Amino acid sequence: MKEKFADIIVDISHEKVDRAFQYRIPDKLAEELEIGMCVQVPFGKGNKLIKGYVVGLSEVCNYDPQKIKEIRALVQKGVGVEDRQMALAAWIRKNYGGTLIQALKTVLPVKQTVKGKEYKTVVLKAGREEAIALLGESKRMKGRAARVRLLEELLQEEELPYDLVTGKLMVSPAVIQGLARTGVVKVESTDIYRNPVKKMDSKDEKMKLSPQQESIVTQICGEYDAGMRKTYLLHGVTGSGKTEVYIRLIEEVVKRGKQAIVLIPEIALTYQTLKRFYKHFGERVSVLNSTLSQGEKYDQCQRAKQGEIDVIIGPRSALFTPFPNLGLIVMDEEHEGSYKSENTPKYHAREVAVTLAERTGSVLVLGSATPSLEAYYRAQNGEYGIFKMKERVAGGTLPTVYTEDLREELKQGNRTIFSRRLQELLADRLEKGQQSMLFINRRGLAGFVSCRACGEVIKCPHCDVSLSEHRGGRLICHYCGYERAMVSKCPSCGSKYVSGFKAGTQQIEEKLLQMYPGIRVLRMDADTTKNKGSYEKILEAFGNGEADVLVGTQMIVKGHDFPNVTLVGVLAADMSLSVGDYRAAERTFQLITQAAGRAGRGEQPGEVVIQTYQPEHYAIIHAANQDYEAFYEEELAYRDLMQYPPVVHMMAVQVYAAVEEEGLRVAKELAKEAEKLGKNNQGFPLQIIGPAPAGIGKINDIYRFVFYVKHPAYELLVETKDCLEAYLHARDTRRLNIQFDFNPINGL
DNA sequence: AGCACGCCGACT
DNA sequence: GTCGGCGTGCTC
Repeated sequence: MKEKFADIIVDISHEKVDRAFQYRIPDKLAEELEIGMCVQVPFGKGNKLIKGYVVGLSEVCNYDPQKIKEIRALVQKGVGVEDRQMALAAWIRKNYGGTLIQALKTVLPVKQTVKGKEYKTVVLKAGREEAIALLGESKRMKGRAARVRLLEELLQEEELPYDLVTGKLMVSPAVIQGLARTGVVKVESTDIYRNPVKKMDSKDEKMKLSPQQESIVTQICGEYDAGMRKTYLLHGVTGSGKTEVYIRLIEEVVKRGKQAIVLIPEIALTYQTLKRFYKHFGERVSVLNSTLSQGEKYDQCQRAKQGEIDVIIGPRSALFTPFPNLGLIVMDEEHEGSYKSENTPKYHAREVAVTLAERTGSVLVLGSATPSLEAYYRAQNGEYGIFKMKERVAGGTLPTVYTEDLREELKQGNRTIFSRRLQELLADRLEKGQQSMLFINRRGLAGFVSCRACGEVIKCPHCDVSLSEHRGGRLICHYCGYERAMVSKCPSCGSKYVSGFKAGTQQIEEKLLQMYPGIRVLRMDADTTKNKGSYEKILEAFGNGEADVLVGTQMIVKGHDFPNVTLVGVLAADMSLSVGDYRAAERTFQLITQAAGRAGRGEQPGEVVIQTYQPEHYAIIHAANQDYEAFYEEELAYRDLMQYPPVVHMMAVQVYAAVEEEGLRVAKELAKEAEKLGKNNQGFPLQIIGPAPAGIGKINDIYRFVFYVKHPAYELLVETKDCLEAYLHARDTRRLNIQFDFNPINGL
């Protein structure tokens, strides 16, 4: 028999070992070893055993036959990579950088196989007459009471759960085994899958779609049946019924023997989404996310593979659910930043979904009330199909919006955080017994501590960020976890007047209680939603009318319908405008629009108060008018002028180094290299910005530098990335770390 | 990444 | 004289 060799990618995330290593396949594995399998191999000087994945098989040895090592064993618990997953991982690696092993790991929804639970039953195998005879015989004999109990029960019901027999019937396993030996009964076992979805009502209520919804479903299905595979953007105002469209589309896809993936931006939205889908798909819908145990995750993948489920709901990672026949991918709230992975490979779920849909012959449906500039731009260019849903299904009117200039308030002597109009309307709602929501835009503002005398801000000694004040007077660094006691004197000038700059939800709550005695306030922020289920609890309490006002950060603006909410206050609407990256206006527009969409979802019309220092800013004006198109036009003009995505593609090259000078030197070198590459490209040169210290110049004593490369052609950026990687490969990068981020969601 | 090999400083 | 610092090279 000819010797065989395997190419293995080892489980070490480092550029220097990011390639295949060839190993000899031992005879005992020759038959079963396949591409994608997880194996254990000796690696390095110490022959340390590590995991690896088989990425290729061959009969020739390309390495010194003296030095080649043998695969030690199959990793029984390891999950194999299927061909299509391997191909997708390669695509991700190519388009986003990082190592192949990192890409493989992101594509694998579970890392471990976990033995399934068994469901055992005791089955009567003998004929009834025989059993009755045996029962009679047992009755006459002493010490056969257990047999009698079991046989009597089995004559009633031929199959009994094993637990019931050993438990309630008190029949010992020895007795069962005795009967099994003579062939009277048999113990049968089937694997059952763990199901994280608790049983709930699944009254298959027939949905009645509006004509608008109906026509969207009809058109997409028509195009699908005609063999067209496209990406569609559903641009629908809050309450226009996008979810019903998703559900109907999935029903159609399932009818055609296919499965569907539903992506949601946050795990916190899982339950409410699941509830709606469960009504239509019952047990055939499941969830997949990081809150599940290893076993639960593994079983959902098995169920998906086995065709036990048709629909999976989850965050971006749910994209990698191994459905055998994927037909549809739905991406709800497509504009959300959480669809971009913050770890290498820094992929964007939207782009991976486009690729995955292409590869599987699926349709991709993006939905949003405030589409990302990217998606809308592609729709405008005809790359995506687009549907606009401008009316609320329930027919409710859009809310009246007031923009309040906080500078004016101060001039008029109002020093509170609530504008006079908001105060007035809050009082009015309290009187009427209607509910209000106050939303504080905290993006870009941490609860930092500064000196009132000299302006010194208390910073983390290891990171280039201000420390945040927490309960109990502790100051904590949100990047490295550094903690210290609250300072009593300014470390710079010695002044006693150091204090926190507060404008958090807690302060708003306090102010409300002060100004409206007896008011019932619920607060929702990172602090109050730490515990599992607390998010739902707060929303439920508010939904039940247990509070007059719900105060919260971004998390209160998503999803939930509260029919009794008729007032929404956006307290610091422009806070996110000052963040200073090119997406600031887009984010601000999205946040305000979403917050405003919470008002007047029931019978009563709603009102929205937007408090801002920049009432003249286009993001604020268009959000107040609920005019997406106008915002899009203006924002796109800005992106076009400044050459930002989606008009061009942008790649951030991040250089991390322990020695500041070295980091800067390498960043400069790389930028120069990229510039050279750009010149060779005669058509449209690459545009390079930087390098400069990153937004946060130091984290954990590691200095960070960044430069940006822009070009309309994505492939050119990928090429540049490859060249820079090759450039570095030839050098000593030990004390350095380089990362690439394509179309970063916060940058510049 | 993780480990061994190798060449220069202050220590029993 | 040696112990051990971490710079350098390599991993099938």
